[in-house]
Amino acid sequence: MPKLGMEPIRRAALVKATIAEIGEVGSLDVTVSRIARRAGVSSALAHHYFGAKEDLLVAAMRHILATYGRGVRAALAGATTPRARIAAILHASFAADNFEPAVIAAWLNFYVHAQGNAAARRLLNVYHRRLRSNLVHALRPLVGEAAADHAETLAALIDGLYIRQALDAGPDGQRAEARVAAVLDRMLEIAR
Amino acid sequence: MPKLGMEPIRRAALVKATIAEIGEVGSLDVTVSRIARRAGVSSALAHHYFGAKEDLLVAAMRHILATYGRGVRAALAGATTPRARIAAILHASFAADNFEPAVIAAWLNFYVHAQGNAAARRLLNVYHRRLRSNLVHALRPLVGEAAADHAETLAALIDGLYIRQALDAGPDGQRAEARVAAVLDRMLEIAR
DNA sequence: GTTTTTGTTGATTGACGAGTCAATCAAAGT
DNA sequence: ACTTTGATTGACTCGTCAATCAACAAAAAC
Repeated sequence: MPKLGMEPIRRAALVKATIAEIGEVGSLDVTVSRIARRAGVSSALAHHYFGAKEDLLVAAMRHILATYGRGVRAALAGATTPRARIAAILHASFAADNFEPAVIAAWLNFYVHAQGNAAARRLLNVYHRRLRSNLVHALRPLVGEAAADHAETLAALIDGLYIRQALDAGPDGQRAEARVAAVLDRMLEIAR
Repeated sequence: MPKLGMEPIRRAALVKATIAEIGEVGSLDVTVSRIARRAGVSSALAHHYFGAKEDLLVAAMRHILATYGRGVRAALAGATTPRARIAAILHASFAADNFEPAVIAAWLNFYVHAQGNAAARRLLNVYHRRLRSNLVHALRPLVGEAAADHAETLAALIDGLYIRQALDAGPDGQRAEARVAAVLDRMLEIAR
């Protein structure tokens, strides 16, 4: 039965199962066995491909980050004005992909996990830096010096809205997006 | 050796040790044994007073929430104008007490924990509702209808700044407070 | 046709941790 | 004196789970 070239398929399935499992359990206290079962393989195979459980967790995080990064890049590609660039970042941040309950749960847990895990922290730092850099870049032509400051505020607001969505009632990307946009508009009105 | 009336002392010590331990480990994957050792007692005693580990965790969360609530109430007591009320809430939210690394870590972890635990979720809901209610109440005379909307934005911003502090460089309450105040000022300028 | 490589698992190990229990010690009550 | 009650623990049970291993199946390579 064993066809060749299973590795990428299994890896993808395991990563996907990991995210789903984290979403269901609501924490990183998730067993390799259950992840493997969900992916339709034995727990031994998960270890075969990923080594330690930690590596599987990091791979899942990397996958989520990569998906988000792709989304941002894609949205940014079609934006010409600075204002549109910011809107694109917001839109990508609250896009359906990153907004599925399981993905939100995974994000949230990785945030926490990054506190005690070097690899996770590095990954998250990359995301943080990139988000800030993108925001600063788009804000500079609009508000000059204040760009760095405003960027940090917007980034915090994005994160905060994310978390509230994870806890309170069902996720609502549009509303979160609109909320950040409203704050942004006020920033720009003042700077004008 | 056994004096009477140890219960409240032990409970307090265990709760304190729990928070410290969570802060050190960076997650809720903390053993009862280590908490107990830190509090200078045996793990059996921790179980004797709190039953399950979960109850100990919830007690720690309740303690943090209560401390925060006291801070808000105290700050609110000396505020006369609506604007001062909001400032008081912000000041309490980013006060030194709630801003110690271990406490931040605990907050963060409880946020996640609330996803899968009913008791934790209830506690967090109380905090959320109270924060929102306080903000709405203070905002109403300033912005009328828009109070609910602005309150949610501010609440999210507070949470977001909190998290960033937990991950990025050392906590800086003043700066976080100023950042929210800046957004608030813009809200009020528009409404005026 | 044999060897190597890749895919896969059941069974097992070893560690660790939550929760229980029986027992001990000392103070307070009678 | 003696009995109840609160404080406290070491030792033990029981379950869980990550990680390993030996083994097998099938395709590819030689």
